[in-house]
Amino acid sequence: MKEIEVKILIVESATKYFSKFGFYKTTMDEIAKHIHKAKGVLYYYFKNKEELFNEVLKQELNSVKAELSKIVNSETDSLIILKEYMLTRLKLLHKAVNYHETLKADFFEKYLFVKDVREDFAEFEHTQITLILKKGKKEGYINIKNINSAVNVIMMVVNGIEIPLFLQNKYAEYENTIDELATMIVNSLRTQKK
Amino acid sequence: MKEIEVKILIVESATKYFSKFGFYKTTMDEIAKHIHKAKGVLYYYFKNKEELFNEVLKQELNSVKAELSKIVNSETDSLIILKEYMLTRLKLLHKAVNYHETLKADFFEKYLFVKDVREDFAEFEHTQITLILKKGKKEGYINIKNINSAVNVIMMVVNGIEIPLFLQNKYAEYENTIDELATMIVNSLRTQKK
DNA sequence: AAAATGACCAAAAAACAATATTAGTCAAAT
DNA sequence: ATTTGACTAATATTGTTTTTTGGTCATTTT
Repeated sequence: MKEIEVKILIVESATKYFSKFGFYKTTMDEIAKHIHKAKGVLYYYFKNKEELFNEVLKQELNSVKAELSKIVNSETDSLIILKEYMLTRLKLLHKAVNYHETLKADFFEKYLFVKDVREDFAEFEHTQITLILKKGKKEGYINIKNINSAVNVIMMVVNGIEIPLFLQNKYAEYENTIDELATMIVNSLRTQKK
Repeated sequence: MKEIEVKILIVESATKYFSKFGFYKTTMDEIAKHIHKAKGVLYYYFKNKEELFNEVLKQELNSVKAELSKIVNSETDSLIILKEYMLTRLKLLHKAVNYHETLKADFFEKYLFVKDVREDFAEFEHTQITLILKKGKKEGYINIKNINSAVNVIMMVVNGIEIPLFLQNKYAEYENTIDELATMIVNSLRTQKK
């Protein structure tokens, strides 16, 4: 059995348990047992439990990033891309249960160790949304003075509603409203002259 | 000493302690001691601690309502009113510390008893924002098909950012972005034709 | 050498018991 | 009609013991 394969098995097992029970109710022992290994081997591949969780989280967010990148780089006009981006973002993050747990980091200090992965994701999104708006401006679909302000507003709004949506399970209830929100944001950026 | 006065004193004292220490870390005894009364008298005027807190909360929100009503009924065009409404709402609620505590009701079941007061406030806001948009539509400043959808979006957004803003103390950090958010929402409703 | 083990330890969590606070009651006093 | 304060039951806190679990490491296996 080659090293790389075991590492993958560990992350798979960890993903399974962290997704189901969360960080604190998952034990290193059960992650190891599930792949018929001794607990010690986890520490051969990962420094500690927190680092293993971060790896799981990173992979979860990487697949979200990949999907979002596809949208950003698609050949459509920017306003459609922006709307698609916002809706897909929320749809994908809705299913990213380990990401949900990291939202608690804003309340409880015991989750501080996910800071880096979260910041990385926020930075990624800032870049992507900036790209969309810049392209839209260049192509004439979007008419705004300050792109960065608009990006900040969009990020504040989509981040702001995450807690009600994901931690309070109001995603289904809000689904229609989210669509309308996306439409409104897009309309506010749209070039006015006909 | 007349009944009504003592009741007022109780609420004043309760406001002081609830605002400073929150619901659970305030004791009925200290509320009573502060006005040199026996604890029992609180139960002559209020059924229990929860009802007393709800009274404090109600008064806090009543003064917010009063300010917001002034804005809604002012003689300006509706888009300016809407922006003013959103900004003032957040500014006033930022200072409403007992309201902040009720936001925890979405996370912790032990706060369920504030449900009625919160729902009442939400209903009030729904009515007010509807009024603003209807007036704007009538006067021609606003051009939207479905007023109710727009109201829902606005409420979702302003409610959604409450937790980051008030419980995570990011009000100062977000202040500018909030202003830009209000501008964007207003712009998305503005009648397009010149 | 690289990978894996499992006994081991310290620290954290859970369980339990003992103690202290506090919400709420009520008969009596004002 | 209002207020008191002793009382109680329930809840919270504190201290103690037991169990669980994250992490280490000398040893073994591949």
